[in-house]
Amino acid sequence: MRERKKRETRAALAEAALRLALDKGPDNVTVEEIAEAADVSVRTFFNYFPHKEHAILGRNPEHLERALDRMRTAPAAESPLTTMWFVVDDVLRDLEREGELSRRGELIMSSPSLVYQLMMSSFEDERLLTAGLAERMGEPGGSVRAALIVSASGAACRVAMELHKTAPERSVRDLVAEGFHVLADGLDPGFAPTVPDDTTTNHTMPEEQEGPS
Amino acid sequence: MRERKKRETRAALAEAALRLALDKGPDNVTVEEIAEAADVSVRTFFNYFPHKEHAILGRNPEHLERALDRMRTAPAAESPLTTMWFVVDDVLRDLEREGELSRRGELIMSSPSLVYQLMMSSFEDERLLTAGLAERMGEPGGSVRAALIVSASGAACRVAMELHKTAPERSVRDLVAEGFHVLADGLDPGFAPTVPDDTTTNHTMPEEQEGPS
DNA sequence: TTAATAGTTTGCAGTGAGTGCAAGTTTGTT
DNA sequence: AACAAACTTGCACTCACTGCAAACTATTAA
Repeated sequence: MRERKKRETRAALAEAALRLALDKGPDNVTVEEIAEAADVSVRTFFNYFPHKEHAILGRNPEHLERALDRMRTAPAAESPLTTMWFVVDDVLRDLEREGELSRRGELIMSSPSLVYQLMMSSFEDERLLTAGLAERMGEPGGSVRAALIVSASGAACRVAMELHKTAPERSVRDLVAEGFHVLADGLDPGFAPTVPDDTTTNHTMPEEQEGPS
Repeated sequence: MRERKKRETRAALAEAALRLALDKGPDNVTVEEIAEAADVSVRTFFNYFPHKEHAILGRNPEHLERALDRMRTAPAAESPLTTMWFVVDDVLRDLEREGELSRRGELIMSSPSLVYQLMMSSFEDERLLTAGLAERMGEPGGSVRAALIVSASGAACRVAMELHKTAPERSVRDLVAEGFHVLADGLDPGFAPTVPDDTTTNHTMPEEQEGPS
């Protein structure tokens, strides 16, 4: 079966990439090494992954399908963030089962370029999930709330991975759960921006000379 | 004066990078072209900017400093998300101002990837912001809430950029503000995960999306 | 003015990512 | 067995980026 072979090759590459990245640090691994470790040519590597980082992230395209499915088949009464929780929880359970969560998670969070890639590749997923969620919620496509629920859920995941690094006694899933509760209840009941549109605020610090940023 | 010459060269490179990026699209510019346009060698370009994008963005290293400063000098009574709002608002005002005044701002605002790069480099070290905020809040370093406030603020920004693309009549700053309010008040009052810790749940399928896949 | 010196620029050589192409190999089908 | 589709691979190429050492230039001391 071709499908099977492709999946095997993909897995072998992802596995090799992860192992080598853990060994030598994500920036000291070359595609050549990864390809060699997986017994394929460098060129073939790039048939599977557009970037080196994608291989280390080891994202499985099927998972998004299942996520969208879970969202579509969720009970009508389920609140939107609750739905997102189950979607995320499914991932976490899967990763925990494979025992790869902390290995890979820690690695990712330790490397800015990996975090960047993770976010980048999450964006497309987030867009689809947002669309699905907005539909479920009966809100217009441009709903800030729907988009925020998805996007902030991703943020909660990243935060959890980050904190898990320094507090390994708390499981990632536990930390994510806490994050979801905080998000659900409100980040800050005291939020009160007194828009300093013109004057009298000491926060109107001047600006820079070079371009933006 | 050497200082002056360095600043001139830097400006020339940034300017050339911007002009070429506007002309040919940010992805179709080579460092060689930029260097040539600024009358320096390619090698010299890399003495000034670590990456091509930095030149296009004309990134100012002071930005993070300013953000942290704003955070440190915030009134004690200011709630944490409010503080984040002012920090973010500061950046957005820059962009809006530059967007009006300079071609660079326009280019950045027109290109999601550049906007994202900009936000990322502005928040280069989210950990610093998180640490600063946690300290302000008198919470331990591993505070989920502090980390989430910073991280979710970033999410709100990205959501705003994204929505602004399809709904240009709403300003990015306006959309970000709405996002902050949603985050402050709570994403979902109905959040109620019926923790399926052991059995019988039909939602226990592995899955993917945000987490490291 | 001249000579030492410290800061800058540059060429060069090299690594490594990533792409397009065309030829070769495997796998599935008739 | 013959054929086509899918997959792999080598090759040649562009480009980003780095380290090194030579060359250049402004600054300072004598």
